[in-house]
Amino acid sequence: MSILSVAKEHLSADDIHIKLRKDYPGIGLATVYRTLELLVKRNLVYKFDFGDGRARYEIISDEKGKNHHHHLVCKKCSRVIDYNDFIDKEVELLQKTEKGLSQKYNFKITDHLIQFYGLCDKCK
Amino acid sequence: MSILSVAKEHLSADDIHIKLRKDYPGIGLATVYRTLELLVKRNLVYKFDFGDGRARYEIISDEKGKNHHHHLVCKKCSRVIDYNDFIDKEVELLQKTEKGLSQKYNFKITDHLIQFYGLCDKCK
DNA sequence: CCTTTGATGAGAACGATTATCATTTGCAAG
DNA sequence: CTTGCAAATGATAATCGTTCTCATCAAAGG
Ligand SMILES: [Mn+2]
Ligand SMILES: [Mn+2]
Ligand SMILES: [Zn+2]
Ligand SMILES: [Zn+2]
Repeated sequence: MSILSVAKEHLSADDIHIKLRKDYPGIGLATVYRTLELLVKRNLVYKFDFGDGRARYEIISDEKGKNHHHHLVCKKCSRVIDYNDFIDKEVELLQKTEKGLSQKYNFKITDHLIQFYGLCDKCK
Repeated sequence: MSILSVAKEHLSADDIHIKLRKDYPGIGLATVYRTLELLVKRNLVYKFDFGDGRARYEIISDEKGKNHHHHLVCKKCSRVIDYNDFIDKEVELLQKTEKGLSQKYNFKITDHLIQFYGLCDKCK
């Protein structure tokens, strides 16, 4: 099922529905939403909001974070670029920050969202 | 106009509409949306998505970033906590990261979004 | 006054997501 | 091989935040 999510990244529920129908012609959109909700709850899929009014889904392909990455979002053309180049330094700071915040606010941090906004090479 | 946005943070368009009607009884929801859109474009107001299906707005009270902060979002009760304790170190890394990303991807970064998700003290 | 132009409010339209409900499917007991 | 029952599914309606449309209003200037 979720195998088909591997195709391309940042797909909307409708994108996924259309792709799925090629292999499972009778599948309904409601089932797609229900399945995605489950996958998100089980931490198998990320659900993102890039500001265009529809949720985007991205598979989590490993359990150890190798696949983990952040996003550059173009404000003009809405293009989304994945990056994980600076994760090394980021991770270090993130861990410190998460630890500090957890203590100060007595908050159990399980996840984070980091996105940079601006203009991509084609738009600036 | 935007003076009234100072009231409390993380208000939805509807929240703002209700508050505004106390002083301007005839104001319409469309005008609220239109005004917010303008304020966001002019970088006077931030527009956030905390995952509850409605946009939240927050005034930017200064121009030099003193007011800038990030968010902790409780996945259970949807409470949002502002923090700026670790902003100093974050900003340092952010600048490095932004510089590196700008060069590598030829991407002009203008803004960023950082949110930590988890469970607040009351929910964990 | 009169005309023009931009702002406004009421309500319709829109679109993504969610809820409902009848039907189908899977599966195990009889 | 039936029967029964619970879970899954698909069609469709409902929901709800946001945007669009358009008639009306207000201000400005002549
Ligand atoms: Mn991605
Ligand atoms: Mn805030
Ligand atoms: Zn672009
Ligand atoms: Zn909470």
